[in-house]
Amino acid sequence: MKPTIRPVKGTRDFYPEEMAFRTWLYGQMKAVSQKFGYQEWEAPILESLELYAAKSGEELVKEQSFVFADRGGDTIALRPELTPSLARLVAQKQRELPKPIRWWSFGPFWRYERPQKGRTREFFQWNIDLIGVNSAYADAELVAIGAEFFKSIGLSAQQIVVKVNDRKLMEEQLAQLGVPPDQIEGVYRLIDKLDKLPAEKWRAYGIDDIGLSTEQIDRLSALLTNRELWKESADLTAFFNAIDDLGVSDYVEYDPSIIRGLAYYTGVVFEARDRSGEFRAILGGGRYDNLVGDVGGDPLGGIGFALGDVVIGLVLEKFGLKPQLRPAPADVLVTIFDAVLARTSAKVAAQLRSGGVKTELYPDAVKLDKQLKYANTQAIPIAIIIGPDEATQSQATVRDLRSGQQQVVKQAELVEQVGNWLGTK
RNA sequence: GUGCCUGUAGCUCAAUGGUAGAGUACUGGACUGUGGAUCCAGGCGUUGCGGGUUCGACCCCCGUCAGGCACCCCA
Repeated sequence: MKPTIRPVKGTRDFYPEEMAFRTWLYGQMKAVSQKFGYQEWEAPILESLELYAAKSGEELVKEQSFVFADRGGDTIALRPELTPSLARLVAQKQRELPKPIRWWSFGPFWRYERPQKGRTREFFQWNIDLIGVNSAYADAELVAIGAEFFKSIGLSAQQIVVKVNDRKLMEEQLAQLGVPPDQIEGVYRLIDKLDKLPAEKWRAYGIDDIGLSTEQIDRLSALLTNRELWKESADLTAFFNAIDDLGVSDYVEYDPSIIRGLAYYTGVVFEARDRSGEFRAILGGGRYDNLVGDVGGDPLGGIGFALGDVVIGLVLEKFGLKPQLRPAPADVLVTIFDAVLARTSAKVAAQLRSGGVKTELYPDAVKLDKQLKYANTQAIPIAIIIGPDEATQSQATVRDLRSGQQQVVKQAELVEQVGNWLGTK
């Protein structure tokens, strides 16, 4: 093995093929965001560590952030998530921003942890948020956007499900079980582990580590399998009606075991998974009603979710839905027959570009079969050949590499002819 | 931070302790004005690195580095 410098642990190199997928993903996210009227925005990748100290989970800040001191001695973090930045931007212009605020963003994030399947240290995330409104339609809209996104990239409701719960409902239910407020966070952790631990271990964890009584854990256990629990919540009832109205109810289910890890969620929480449960959560989100206030603004609530590029890539691959993308943007390769005719080919290439055709000029007068082979590996659909026969009559051979058909046309008509070939296939 | 697994050709992987191979990719040719298919030819390795055991190590042992997976945690 050559002594090459390795990429930083947990990062990925985006060769043109991978970059084409990322760009495609971005395009799908943009399309769905705009369909719902959301505006694109972006925050700095560097933020003060204290921005996260306010509200994100303890572990996230202390153990999982890339943190460094800049040359002036300030403590800077590579952003591990976007929502605190969002709260900061909103708080800064809170009075002048027209409500409701509908914003979306796509960019890189970093977490310092051990990479494994579906998890890297650098990842890209779509964030989309609706701020300034607390209503069933606001909550349902975000879930609907997620569902519309899945639909748009070919993932059906048989393959993907968005599971929804409400922390307010859970708080009430836990209070009825006699769980004191300071124990709720621990019980949330316990709930989060429900499908990760075997039943016996889960019980033991709840009793020994969280401090529940056997009666409490039995009742909690019953609670977490009660798929009708949402009917006891007026908010969730209105939410599911709104989901119905928005036409995405086939993607959405109630699940009392959905809690999500972040400390700042205050109401509806949701996550999307593949129905077989093979992968980690594809997206996760919820309502946060205190966040803007926590960074110094007036209390203003919002709801949003984040969807990363890694897991969705794995899911699309599994279902055979990852698009076959062509990294080469050119539609035409102009070959060079020999050194003498190189100038003719170069002029033809320039002419095609003036006509708006994405054109590559082969940069060397090598054997024709090599040039065509190159076009083939790049999946460039059309090759143009100008040999002595064509040149003497100001003509060019247009070869369609998809069908193998070819035709001799006048050079002056190339733009039009190529347009026809591209359009009819 | 904890545990398990894996490091062999550019890539994917073989090789009862007896001098290291295949597919694919690449290059050239069959086909000197035409790609994909087929056939032929060609090069390739300090077996991650360092020690040890052995007459002999890709193989066994120790260390080390790297990667993967799971736990932890999850935006």
